[in-house]
Amino acid sequence: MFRALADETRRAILDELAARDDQTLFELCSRLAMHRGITSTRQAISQHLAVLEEAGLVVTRREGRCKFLTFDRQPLDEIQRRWPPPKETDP
Amino acid sequence: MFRALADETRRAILDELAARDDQTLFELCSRLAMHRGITSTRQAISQHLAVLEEAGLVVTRREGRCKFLTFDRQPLDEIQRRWPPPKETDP
DNA sequence: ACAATAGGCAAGCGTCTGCTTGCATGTCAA
DNA sequence: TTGACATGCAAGCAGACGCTTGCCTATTGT
Repeated sequence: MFRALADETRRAILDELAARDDQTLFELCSRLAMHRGITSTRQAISQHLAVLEEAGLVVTRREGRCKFLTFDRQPLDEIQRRWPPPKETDP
Repeated sequence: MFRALADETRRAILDELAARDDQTLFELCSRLAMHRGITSTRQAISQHLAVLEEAGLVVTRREGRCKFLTFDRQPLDEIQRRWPPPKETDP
């Protein structure tokens, strides 16, 4: 999951899905091109989505020939759980 | 910074510094070996620390020939700021 | 001064990653 | 059915990454 966040394009994908959930791959590709000038191929985006999905950050819903993508923030909680703010030991 | 978190050894370094701040490089190396079985060279750890320091996750304090390391959690806040929990739009 | 200690610099190497290209699969509309 | 559309699979390649090795600098103790 940390590895999934390590790539700027993947973070941009999450940004885009955070702004508008339930996009298809084509929608996402064109929005990435419009808003962020990401000119990668559809396959490249698809591979990024596979990484994000494996990390649990993106959830997919199949509907006919379309695949709808949703951003799931839950895996991010691990970060706060792993390195919580330091305990104040001065009362 | 996201890239800095992408490596398991670097995350282990943060864990170790979270448990005990103000370690030197040698201290850190032996603790990593003890607690986590990380057998990498001192140079390898040093390179990891350079990445973590550039990401702002580790702050160093020079004192004589020793370099003391401290974990700074502040950069992690960007994650919550970038992808905050979705607004509840149903009152 | 001299040796030991704590750390730094840089080159080299195997592996992983992100991307492209080309083709295959499955679905909808006429 | 046939063609257009949305997506999947896989090989290949250039560059990045993590690690080791070898040598260098600076500080401390005797």
